[in-house]
Amino acid sequence: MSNTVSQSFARKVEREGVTVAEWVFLRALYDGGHVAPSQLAEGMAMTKGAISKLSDRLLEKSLIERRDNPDDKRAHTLALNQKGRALVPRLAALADENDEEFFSALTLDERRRLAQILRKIVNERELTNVPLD
Amino acid sequence: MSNTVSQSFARKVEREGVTVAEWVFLRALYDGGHVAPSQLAEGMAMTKGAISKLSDRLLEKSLIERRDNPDDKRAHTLALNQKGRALVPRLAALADENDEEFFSALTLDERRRLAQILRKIVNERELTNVPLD
DNA sequence: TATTGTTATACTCTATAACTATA
DNA sequence: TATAGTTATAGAGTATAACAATA
Repeated sequence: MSNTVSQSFARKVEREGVTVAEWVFLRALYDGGHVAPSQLAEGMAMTKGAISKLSDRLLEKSLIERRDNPDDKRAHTLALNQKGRALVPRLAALADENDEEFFSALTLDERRRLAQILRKIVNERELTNVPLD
Repeated sequence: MSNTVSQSFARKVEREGVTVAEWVFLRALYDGGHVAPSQLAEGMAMTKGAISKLSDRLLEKSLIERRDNPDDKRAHTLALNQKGRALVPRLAALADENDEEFFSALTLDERRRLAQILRKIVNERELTNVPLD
């Protein structure tokens, strides 16, 4: 089922010219302001190489901008540009629309219960899976 | 969350030398006996090309066998061989193990409720999404 | 030396479309 | 012509590992 939901979402964001992975990336920047690639890699649980490739594509699509770090010439930060900042809410709306498409079958009570159950699993995970650092 | 669950499963089946896509393929054959690639494509909602590539890999791994159709020289069927038939239950056990790892946080009642809620969404979908044929 | 990022390489997943052999 | 499968091509997603520049 989750595959169906996410494929449906993929088709929707594709119409806005981005992939799901790119959406996740943009979403992370929307919260973060100027963020170093290494931070993104950690936050998104991906390798530096993967982040590098993704950011290349988003730079090409003119959705993000990079800024050099004057204190450390190896480093730089990434942030949404105007176009990217404008896009994120549109993509978020598509996410809501997609959720609605599937979860509208449920009553409010069922939705609440579902969220509660899933949250319980996530919480349990966080306790069990002690970070490896 | 579903990504986490499925990545965890991916790591498990990888230890048995197969990918998740291959597991799905093998699972489909476990039910089906000798099946034509075109049937698999339809059943798994994939293109013929994708099925062809996957079956190539599974043939190389000696998990399935193909049999020519004497009545139609274009056609053939695919089936699990002995090794493949032996593997499927092991993979199914890994799937159970994986589920347990995540859903053991829930009480029996919560699991039942979760299943019920998800089933409701799926049922609704089946009504909404009339097949395109 | 250690760290930040990039690049090279590789593999899976999957699609589309052209193609071959047969029907 | 139509159908069953294969193959060619392509792009996303992601990893590992080697590398360059800088600290």
